[in-house]
Amino acid sequence: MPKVLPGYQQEARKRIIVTAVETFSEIGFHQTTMEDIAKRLGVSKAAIYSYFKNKEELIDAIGEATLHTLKEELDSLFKGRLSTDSFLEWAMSIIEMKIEDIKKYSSLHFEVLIEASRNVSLRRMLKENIRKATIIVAGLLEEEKRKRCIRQELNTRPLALGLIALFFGLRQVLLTGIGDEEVSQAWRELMKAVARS
Amino acid sequence: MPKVLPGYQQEARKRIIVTAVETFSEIGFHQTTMEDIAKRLGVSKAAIYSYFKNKEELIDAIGEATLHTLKEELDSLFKGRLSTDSFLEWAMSIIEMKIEDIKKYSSLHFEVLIEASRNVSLRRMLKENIRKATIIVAGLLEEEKRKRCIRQELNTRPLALGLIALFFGLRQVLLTGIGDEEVSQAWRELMKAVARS
Amino acid sequence: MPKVLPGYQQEARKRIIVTAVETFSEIGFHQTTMEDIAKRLGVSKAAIYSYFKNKEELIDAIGEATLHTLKEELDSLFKGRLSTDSFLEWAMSIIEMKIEDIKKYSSLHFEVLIEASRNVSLRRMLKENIRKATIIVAGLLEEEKRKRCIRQELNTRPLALGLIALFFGLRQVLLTGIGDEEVSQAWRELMKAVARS
Amino acid sequence: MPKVLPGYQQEARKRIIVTAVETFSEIGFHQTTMEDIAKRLGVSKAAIYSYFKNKEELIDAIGEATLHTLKEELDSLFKGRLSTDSFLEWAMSIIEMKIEDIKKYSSLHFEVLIEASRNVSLRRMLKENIRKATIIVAGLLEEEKRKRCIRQELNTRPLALGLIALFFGLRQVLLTGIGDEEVSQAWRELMKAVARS
DNA sequence: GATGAATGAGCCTTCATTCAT
DNA sequence: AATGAATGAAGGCTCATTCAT
Repeated sequence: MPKVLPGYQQEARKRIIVTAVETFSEIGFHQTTMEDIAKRLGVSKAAIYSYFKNKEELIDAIGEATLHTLKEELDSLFKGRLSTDSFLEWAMSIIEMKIEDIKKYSSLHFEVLIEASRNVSLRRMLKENIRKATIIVAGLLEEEKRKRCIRQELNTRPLALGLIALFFGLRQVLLTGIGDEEVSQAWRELMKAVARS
Repeated sequence: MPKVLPGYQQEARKRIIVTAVETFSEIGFHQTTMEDIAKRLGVSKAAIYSYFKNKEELIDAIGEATLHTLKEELDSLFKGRLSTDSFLEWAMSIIEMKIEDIKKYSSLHFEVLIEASRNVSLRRMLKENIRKATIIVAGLLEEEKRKRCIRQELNTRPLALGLIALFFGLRQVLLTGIGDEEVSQAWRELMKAVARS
Repeated sequence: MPKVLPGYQQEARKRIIVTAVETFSEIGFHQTTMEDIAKRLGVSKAAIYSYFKNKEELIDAIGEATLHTLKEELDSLFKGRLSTDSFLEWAMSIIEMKIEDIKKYSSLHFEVLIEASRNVSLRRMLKENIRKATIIVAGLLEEEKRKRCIRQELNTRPLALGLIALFFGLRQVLLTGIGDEEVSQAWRELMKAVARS
Repeated sequence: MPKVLPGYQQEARKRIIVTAVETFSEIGFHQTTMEDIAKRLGVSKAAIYSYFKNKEELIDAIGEATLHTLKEELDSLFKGRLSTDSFLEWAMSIIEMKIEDIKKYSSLHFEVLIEASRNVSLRRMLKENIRKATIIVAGLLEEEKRKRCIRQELNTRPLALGLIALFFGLRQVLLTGIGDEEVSQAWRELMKAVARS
């Protein structure tokens, strides 16, 4: 007796997730009340329970959604280089583009990280995402290496992981309130190190 | 007997903090009950309240303690180089030494980070710690630069912040279960990049 | 079903207030547990919290309700005189009519009084009620004065306040267990004093 | 092995009672903590327990002490008349003398009243005090009556109770913040009524 | 499908009271 | 005789969750 198409279900889930992401991001996973989310959605608490069995399932879904976003973020790391850019210009365009997004959902990123530290499936997903992203980034770096834009002696696979880690770490630095400019320069300096002089 | 014997009071506070750190680390700040801590300490809940006004104050104290530890961790980055080591050997010895410590209370660090994202005084403290550490690390790098162990074109100050961020990021990567070896290599590769070929 | 049906909400609030009045009256404001009230109502503690933000708000509501009752009590002082009654007969009919009511929730009145002594808004309300009642009673007395039923040299306004105070005081006396008869006679004697010989 | 004379014990009890009266008066019986009292006394909580078995016993003692004071207050009603004063002058001197004291411990009076409503022995004591005071006041009024200062048709015994009730009631009026002047005048008007024109 | 209402379980916090020293 | 320290027993309040309608 499904009155609505599964499409609607999915649509509703998404709307809930979007709102939940906002709320969780502002207040934190465990300080956010189901009521908080419901109010912001303009529906009753019970309504949310039609789409998510319980708060944990909602958190998991948010975790997955966040990891999905993270994955895309990482994939896009170093993507879209124009042939005219130098390696460094390219690298800088990335950080400058991302910096606002990063700040926006920064705390959520760490909430998910903590959640992952206590939730195997989330942790596995996070690990897998990093792995896949590492491979993609490594591929891009390999290309740069071939084009002699980066130092020849560097192994692209661990380097890729290193850059991803750096990206994560800058997020942490941004969270403390250290300015965008400083953060950009930190990124630049390491990119300069990576780049072929 | 101890009228104004801050010794005992301090001792008790410390014991509470140690136990709380363990518990918070395993369960998380907001999932941990005062009772959880009390039980593990073998005292009543009320006892804790004679040393800390409320849960928040306890969390803050732990936040500060953790940040203190973080500060020391960062300060020790690159310290203690033997004259015989190459820059790279030195850098690797650091990461290998730290990696176990890092994994130990890793999730607590992130809990504190999130706490800091919503607690001005904690956030300010974190920021200050990073700043100070940046200066110290920059100084060490400056020395290396003078000794021509690292690339001449690199600015040590932003580079220092970059390495600190990298350190932070590797902590995040470690949390996912990615192996020590891979993490070490990621660090190495970026150090190689920094080092003068 | 009741979306914005204040009817139900109001009804529920009232039922809670009625039960709370009983309970507070027997046990006292600060000795009564939210659970005490909930049990007597046959609902959960949490249910009460959807109608009253916290215990204080419930107490305030009861304070206001009690003051409202008090106001009516005072207003009715000396009301409804039949033309055939003498002033004294009239005065006595009042006290005899009220005496049972007075005893019923007597201790609650004093609880509210104490609450008022530490709660500005409640105190102001109490004061206002007394003022208004004084004016009404003074008006009635003025009428009696014109009809030469009470002593001509008496100023009705302060006299009204005096009689109200007397009424209050007799409530206190009744609380001690001193008999109705004695209390009635005390009232009579002062009324005799007021009445024109 | 009594190190101190019983005199000391009594002395200490008294000091505790005095401080407790102050504290209870400001904060109320059930909101006042043993710690509140101890702090104000400058001793430890445990010290109070050497003199009073528990809080209830302390409250009872305060109740008794308050009733004792009340008794004296009532006894002094109409006492000390100089032969030159008129009855009314005399009555007014009383209220003016008492008004400050009344306001000071007004809320305590009502706390004791409520306590009495739930504590047989306190209630009995209160009742007895009022009875005795009634007799004394009645005696004084009888004297006035003989001197033709008050209306001949008044029965002094119930009149005495009425005046005591009035006194109680004015205390309640004062508690609401109604001014001293108004209260004095209310008292005067009823005294005028009692006095022989 | 959605909601208003209710609830059980649990958490933080307080406080009268005890007791070893 | 006094106290610092500790605690058991609440009590207020919150919140994820359920369910009749």
